[in-house]
Amino acid sequence: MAGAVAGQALDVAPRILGARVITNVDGNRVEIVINEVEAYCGGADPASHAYRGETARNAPMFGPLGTIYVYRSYGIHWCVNIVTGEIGDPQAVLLRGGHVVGGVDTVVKRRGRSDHLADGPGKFAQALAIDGSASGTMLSHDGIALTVDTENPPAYVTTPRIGISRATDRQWRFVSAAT
DNA sequence: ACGAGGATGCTCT
DNA sequence: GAGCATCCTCGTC
Repeated sequence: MAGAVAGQALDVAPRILGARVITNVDGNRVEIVINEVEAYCGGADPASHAYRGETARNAPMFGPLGTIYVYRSYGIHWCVNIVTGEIGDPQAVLLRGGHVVGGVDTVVKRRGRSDHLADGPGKFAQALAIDGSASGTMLSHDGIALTVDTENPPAYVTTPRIGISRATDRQWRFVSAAT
């Protein structure tokens, strides 16, 4: 699974579109098809958490391919990244949003509402019940699973990344073209 | 549909 | 002590 998405974040990000993320918490399975991601390109990217080098928070980004990096956003939300580079090269793809295709009832309960279930990074993490305890762990079959469909690469559009204040000119956000 | 404003906590300067 | 890789609510149009 993870081997199919090795490389620079910029190359990997569009290939994660259409992939499925599956978690199973307390017997409640949730499955989401990813339709929005952003690439963060380590030392070459002023907007990356890893731009200024390794710290306690961003250490997972320097880990191997398939490492999960979760950080707290604005004191409230959790945001999920997948590390895509080699050890020491902090390439990562932020999972920003998706469409819930399994465990809708569970997600509605977790989110406390029945619309906008996973159309944003904080909502996405909450829908899958991913929090800081997952940061530094690996993608795995019985934990947080990522399944990439290499047969059907989706059409997508690119835009500047959302919510950042540096490197705003780079079109490093990837959104699936169709729903 | 869209925009302003507040909540909230952790990291790094 | 500033600055966030955000979300929700409530106000307008």
